[in-house]
Amino acid sequence: MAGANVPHVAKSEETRSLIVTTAMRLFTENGYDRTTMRAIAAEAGVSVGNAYYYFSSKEQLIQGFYDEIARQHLDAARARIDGESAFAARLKAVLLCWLDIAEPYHRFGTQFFVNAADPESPLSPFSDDSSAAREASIGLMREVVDGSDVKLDPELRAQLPELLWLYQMGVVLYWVHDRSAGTKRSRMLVERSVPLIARLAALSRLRVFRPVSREIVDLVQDLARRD
Amino acid sequence: MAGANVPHVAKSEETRSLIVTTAMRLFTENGYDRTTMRAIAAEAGVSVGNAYYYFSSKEQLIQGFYDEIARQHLDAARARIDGESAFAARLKAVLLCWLDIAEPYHRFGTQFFVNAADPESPLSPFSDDSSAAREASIGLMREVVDGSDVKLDPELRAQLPELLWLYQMGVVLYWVHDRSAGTKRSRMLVERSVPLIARLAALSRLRVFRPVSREIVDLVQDLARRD
DNA sequence: AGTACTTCTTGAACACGTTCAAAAGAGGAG
DNA sequence: CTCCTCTTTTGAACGTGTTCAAGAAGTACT
Repeated sequence: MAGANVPHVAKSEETRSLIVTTAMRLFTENGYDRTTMRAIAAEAGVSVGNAYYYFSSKEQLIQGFYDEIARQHLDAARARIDGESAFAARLKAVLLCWLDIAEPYHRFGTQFFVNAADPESPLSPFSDDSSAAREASIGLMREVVDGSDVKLDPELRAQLPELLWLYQMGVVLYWVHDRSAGTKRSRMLVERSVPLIARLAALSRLRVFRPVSREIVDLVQDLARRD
Repeated sequence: MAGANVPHVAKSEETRSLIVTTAMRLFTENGYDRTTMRAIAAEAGVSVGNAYYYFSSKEQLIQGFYDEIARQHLDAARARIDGESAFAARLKAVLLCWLDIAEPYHRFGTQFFVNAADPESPLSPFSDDSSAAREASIGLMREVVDGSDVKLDPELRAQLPELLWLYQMGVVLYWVHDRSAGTKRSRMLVERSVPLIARLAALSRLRVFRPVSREIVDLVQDLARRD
């Protein structure tokens, strides 16, 4: 049995967490590229080989960032949409909330998100490794839809959360390229595109637009198939 | 004055072109990551330092690929849309044409296009360095619109080529992630999304949609501003 | 021809991400 | 304690993209 004063976390977990914490600190201080594995190891007081025992690559250390941002966003966004019933307002709140939380990381964050563009990378939002985080984000969008009083074509309603997640990825893509002060351009994108999205979504109920709406839903569904 | 038998191309240009040709050959043979600068230099019969005299980085050697694909696409696409007057058909032809031409490079091409996702990279389609190629592509889209008999809101017509280019970038993004045999999924995306785009564009003439259409055009215009 | 100046070329050296054989530690069985 | 096994840790070594001081080759002018 475990000794009296020994904490539950194994020594192994301590080392692992020490490394990832140190890495995240150095990343925010100096940027991803300018932070070397040797520096991380030295600062954490371990050998470089030891870092590789826990993390298969430098890139994998970034995952900590993603998880942290995603966690914060989920919590903060839920708090912000609580009590709001308008679809557009809910969607806007969720997206602006993401911009707020990601703001401190924008300077260096772009370097991370570049890796995410690689389809082979486990960090890609479309990869199997990211499926948990992806599902969580889509789930949040489902809350945005279901918690609102918006009237929708039922077929679109089922697919809309995934579509909104894709839309969010588009916003992130723009944000990565955004060089405006305080990323205010990304904010403008959200402020002005959300009403458009909401208006288009509402149109789905009109009989004239059913075919178009259905075709879009079907297309995205077919495109998303993994085989 | 120049010597009698001396060709017009300076020795310098010969070396430069020798290096880029060798690089492109090795890239297609073995892939980008597995081709080292040392191998390129050795195969071209120059020193590794010499390669860096002409190209500031390994990444910059990729530019040759882009230029080559863009050039081929421009020629082939113009030939394909000649005589066709339907907007949707013209747009579809241009995009499918790109997929055809890019097909041989898909296997390794993804590695290139990942670098393009970096906003800092001169290879980014949005960068100043790429503005010439970008303008050419947008110009092609302008031919697609102007050479067709589509009826459009004049304000949309002015902006449509740029919007279509963005749409094309989206197709490329999907293509990069496309793992289906013969990238037939990307073809499906084009086949089915082009009619939707055409239908939406045509709607811009209806009075009811003017506000929405105008708002979209204005938004994209504002988002594209560089400052 | 000689001299000054620019362009081109070289290869050793550097810093980095990553690997790996080997050592050290931890924990139990006899 | 001794032996064995599994986990953890080490740091030298490898291959890579990139740099740079030095020299070679070319050019222009006197």
